[in-house]
Order: sequence, then structure tokens, then C-alpha cells
Amino acid sequence: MDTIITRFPPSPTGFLHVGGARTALFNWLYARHKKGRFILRIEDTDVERSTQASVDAILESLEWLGIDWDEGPYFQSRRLEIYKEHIQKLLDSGNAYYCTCSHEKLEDMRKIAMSTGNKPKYDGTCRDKGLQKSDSAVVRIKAPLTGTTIVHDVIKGDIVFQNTELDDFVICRSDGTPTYNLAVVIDDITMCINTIIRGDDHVNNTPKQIMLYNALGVPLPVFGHVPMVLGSDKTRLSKRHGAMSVTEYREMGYLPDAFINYIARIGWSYGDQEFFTREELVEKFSLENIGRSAGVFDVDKLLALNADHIKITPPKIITKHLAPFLNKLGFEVEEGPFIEGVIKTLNARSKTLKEMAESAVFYFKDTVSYDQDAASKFLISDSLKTLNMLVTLLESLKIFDEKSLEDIFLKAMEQTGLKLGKIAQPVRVALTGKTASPGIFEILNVLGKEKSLDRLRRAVSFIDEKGS
RNA sequence: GGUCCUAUCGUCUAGUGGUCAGGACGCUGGCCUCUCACGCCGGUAACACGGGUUCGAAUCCCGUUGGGACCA
Repeated sequence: MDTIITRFPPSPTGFLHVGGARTALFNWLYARHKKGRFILRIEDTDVERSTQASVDAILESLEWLGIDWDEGPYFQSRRLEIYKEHIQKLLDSGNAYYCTCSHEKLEDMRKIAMSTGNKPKYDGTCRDKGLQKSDSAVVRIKAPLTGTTIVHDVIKGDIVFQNTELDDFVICRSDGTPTYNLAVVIDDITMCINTIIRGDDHVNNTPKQIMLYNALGVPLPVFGHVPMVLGSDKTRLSKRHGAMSVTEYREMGYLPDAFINYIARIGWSYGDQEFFTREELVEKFSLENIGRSAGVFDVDKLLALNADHIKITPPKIITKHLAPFLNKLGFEVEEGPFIEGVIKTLNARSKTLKEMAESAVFYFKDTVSYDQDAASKFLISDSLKTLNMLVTLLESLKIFDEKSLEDIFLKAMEQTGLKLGKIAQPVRVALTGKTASPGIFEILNVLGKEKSLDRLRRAVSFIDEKGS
């Protein structure tokens, strides 16, 4: 079998959005699964709206998602000569012709067609005139007048279009620039793309493109149109549905692997499986399992998947992703056992990295700030005796690990006759300032003897001061 | 308006003529427990509608309705 070659061709007119990311992902997954090639092409023929900033944003997003490309990025704006060459070929072979119909004439044509209830399409005035090139001439394709054009879609099945619905569309404007469909087809042909997976907003372009392949005498690629990703109200995803740019998801604290896991599962499935690592996605992806109907983007589900990925991702890797969030809160992160220990106490408790960073703050602060309610409830004179006892017991502790810490608390329970529940809360507030936190043995262990003792002593003096 | 696509719990989906219509998220009851979580056990909830085809349809066909996209 031939090498599978797929591509992702974004227009640099904005950031990479969720739908585009999924299209890129599907093409990438398919290429990787088939050990083929994945090509990135920037469709920047719309000079007015294309910006370098958008190109940068798109590349940055793809990199974050871990979608790498084997060729490119190619830029359409630098390929004008190639398009011209092929347009000339079409002209030479009689499959295209020059047309000098004016805008006004075209407009009239459209109005008449509409008023008589017909389709607004070019009537073929110049089709057989054999016109030569001139300043105001555009180039039109000579479309078949009868019959049907069938799109053999691997996802949707055969889609039949009546050729009478199509017309001699323009492939080259009077200024010599190619139109969208022409440029796409020439690019796909010259880049040897044999599998085109794209959003189903492109299905109506496909018959036109097939006509171009036929006119050029080039075999058709495999087409697959994936259904759209919609917002919660089932309309096209837009700002009012929340974040659209994939970089926003990075900023909200999602792991790239969780994000691709989630977007892959909109429209694609593998039996009952919900959770996939990147490797599993590559291994199990197939075009056959892409569904036919549009899917709604559900943040809750993304969140749940993110929590699952955070749970199973090794702390060392989480460190890299978490660091920027901690930095933003004003803390420097040093790779190593401390931060990894912190992560181990928090990874089952965090749905996002942002949330994890916020929960980790108490580990980094030199002096913990007590929540008012927590302090007034637990840092009270009743707790003084236990707190002091724990300080003494901890001071004498040689080996500071979770096991011996637990023994210490057992001892304190015996001596005070209190249950762990009673003892734990004041300690928790002393250590974290809050009533909700990871387990106290874990925290003590991560903090280490000195910091732990500091915090307990400070709680003691806090109570003393308050009492006097 | 025309063309095209589409229709299983609120959401993502499994299902390919015979299943108590399964899973996940959400919501919810309980267990576990040093708090909060995690985890575990249970519950809630769907085949859009109407005709066919068939001994039998979520599954096949045709309409209707709904949703979406594209073109203008």
C-alpha cells in the first residue's frame, strides 16, 4: 500500500480553534497510525486577513498539542507560479477558458436567475468564444453540463451532486491570482496528498475540486468529511461558548494529552473506551470509527478527562507543565523531589494545573496565612495541649517519614484520648491555613521536619497571643 | 431561498435485524475516611415522529419534523 500522506491547511486569519485542532489531530493521528506523512500548509492567499501573528499562534498551538509535521509549513503565497502553470495547462487542454463578462452582466444574470426561481450560476456566455487573455479576463473551468459528480466519502458514504447544480466557476481572477478551490487542488496534487480529512463545511466544495482533478487527469485522493464541533446550544462554536483558542485551554491548566484525548472523542470512538494516552490514540485511531453527526463540546467532560490525565501522568512531567502556573503566583520551581512530592499529594485532588498550583501555595509560603473561619474554629486554646505535645514528639523524631509520623500521632491519640479526627484539624490549619488539604502525614513528610515544626510552633504562639 | 449533511440518555457515544438498548461526563444515594479529594458500589435518564419491508426493527427503505453546513 502507498504511503498515506495527509495535511492540515489552516488560514492564518486568527488563532487555532477547537475545530481546527481536531481536524489537525485527525490528520496527524491517521498519518502516524499508518506510518505515513503529515504536511502543514499555510493558506495565506487572503493577504488582507492573513497575519504573521496568526501563523505564529497556530504553530505554537500545534506544538503545545504535540502535533508535529513532516513537511512544511508551506505557504500558498509563495506558490503563485505553480498555480499559474496549472491554470495554463487547463487552458491549453481546453478544460478552461477566458471570460470577459463584466460584473454588471454577472449581477444581472444572477438577478434574472433568482427572479425566475433558478439557481444563480454562470450561463456560459464565453464558454465557446475562444477568447484570448486580456486584462479584465478571468479564467473559468469548463464544467460538465450533465450527469453527476459523486464524492466517495470514507466517513459519510457516497454523496451525489447533479452537475446541473454546478457551473463554470472561476479558477483564476483577472489579477492572476488563483481562487480557493484551484489553489487547494493544485497544492494537494503537487504535495502528493492522498488522504484529505477535513471539516464537513467543505463537502460542497468537493465536487468542484473533483472536477479539477478530472480536468487535470489526476487520480482522486480519499476524501473524509468529519462532522462539526458545536457549542452547547448546538450552533457553531463561538466566543459565547467560552474559550475557542486552544492556547486558552493551556492557560486554564489543561494537559495537552488530556485535550487531544477529549477532542478526539468528539466524533471518534473506540468501543467503550474514554481514556486514551497519546500512544493509544495513535495505535487505535481509524477513519472507520469516525461518526457522522455533529458533536457538542462539553467542558465538564474535558475537565474530568484532564483530572484523569493529571492522576496518571508522572510527577516529573507534571512539574514541567505546572511550573508556569506556580511562577505566575510568584513562586520559583526547582525540579526535584520536593515539587514532585507536592504533586503527589495534589494530583488526585486537582482537575486542572491551575487549580493544582493554587492548592500548592501553602507549601511554598514562608508563613501560612490562616483562613479566618479555620483559625477561629481550630486554632483555639483547646488545641494547645495537643499541638504542644506533637511539637515535642516531632522534635525527638529521628526518621521523618510517613510511617513514623503516623506512629507519633498514634502516640498522641493515646496520651490525649482524642480521636485522630480531633487532632488532625488543628494540625491541618497550622500547616496549611485551611480546613481542607491533602492528608497531614503526606504534608508533614513533604514539608520536612524543620518547616513542619516551624508551622506548628507558630500556631501555638498564634493561640497564645490570641488568648492573652 | 437552493444544495448537501445529520438525528440513541441533558452531553460524548457503543450498537450494524432478535440486547433487560451498554459505557463515560453530569446529577444523585451509599461505602471508605484525619479534612478535601481519590476510589468503590448503586440510582436517574435515550432509540425525534409517521409510514412501510420483515416472523421480528434503534438497526433497512420512504416521508415529516428538528439541527447543522455551504452557496448566494
